Amino acid sequence: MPELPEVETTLRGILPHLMGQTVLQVVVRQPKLRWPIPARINNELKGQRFTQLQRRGKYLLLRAAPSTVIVHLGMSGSLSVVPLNTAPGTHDHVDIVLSSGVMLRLNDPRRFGAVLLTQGDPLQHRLLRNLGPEPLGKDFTGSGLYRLLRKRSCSIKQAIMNSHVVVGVGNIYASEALFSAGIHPTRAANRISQKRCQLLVEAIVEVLCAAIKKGGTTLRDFVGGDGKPGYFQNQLLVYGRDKQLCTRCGGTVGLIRQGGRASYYCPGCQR
DNA sequence: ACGAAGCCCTGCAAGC
DNA sequence: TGCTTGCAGGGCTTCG
Repeated sequence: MPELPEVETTLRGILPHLMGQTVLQVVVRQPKLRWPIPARINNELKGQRFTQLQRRGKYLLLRAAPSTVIVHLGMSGSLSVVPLNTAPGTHDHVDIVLSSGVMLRLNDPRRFGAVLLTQGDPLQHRLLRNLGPEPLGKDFTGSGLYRLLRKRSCSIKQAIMNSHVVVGVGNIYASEALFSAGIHPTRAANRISQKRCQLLVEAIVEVLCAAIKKGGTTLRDFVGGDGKPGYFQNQLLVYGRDKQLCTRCGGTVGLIRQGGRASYYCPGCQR
């Protein structure tokens, strides 16, 4: 399940292989992802050179002016850089063939991911322009989060997983950050003090940074752009640990469902 | 403007 | 053992 740390890991893995390289060809074997891959992608990218790669939330933006490729990994997608003659396997939906003799390959079993094209400023794309602040940027502050949460009556867990509140926090890191901040996942977002919002911001930043350092979390089959799995799953304190002992208080980690998603928490440590 | 539900898809697990 | 059925999950979209 790629969340922000996994997308960042992917970006860092593929960046040195893509920068400055020219696209020879784009091969699409399965265009039916979250949205159809634009049929014009080969014509539009052929001969263009990758000049800038960045991440916005969980979106990867691969700039090859005048176009930018927008990639979202959904919940099962991964990108890898492979030699030209590598035979495609199951769910290898797209290859972007580069002049350097390698290709960028998208694998996505569940096809919840997306490959889109946009012109001009990619941050103004319909899917990107209304996103909330980057959690690792200077705009993500306790006071800012507090202000946003004033008008939200949903649970804090669902609030921080909402990309209009803050981007990149998915199910795993939401549980981990709330545990770290001592906040119960069902607490109403508008019933959290500014002080605790500050704690939560710090917890989110901390858990995301720690996960990036470990190369992300590999639960099923995530691999970064360099083909290596992440190791943060070994440091998860509550996620996936229901019925096990809380590492902090010795109580029992609980599991509940919120909006169809599993939430792990410690009833003793989180209020 | 917000919240809840629906939908896309496959792999895996449980049940028969 | 093998088939069927159910369900999770990110997040956009639709509906209320």
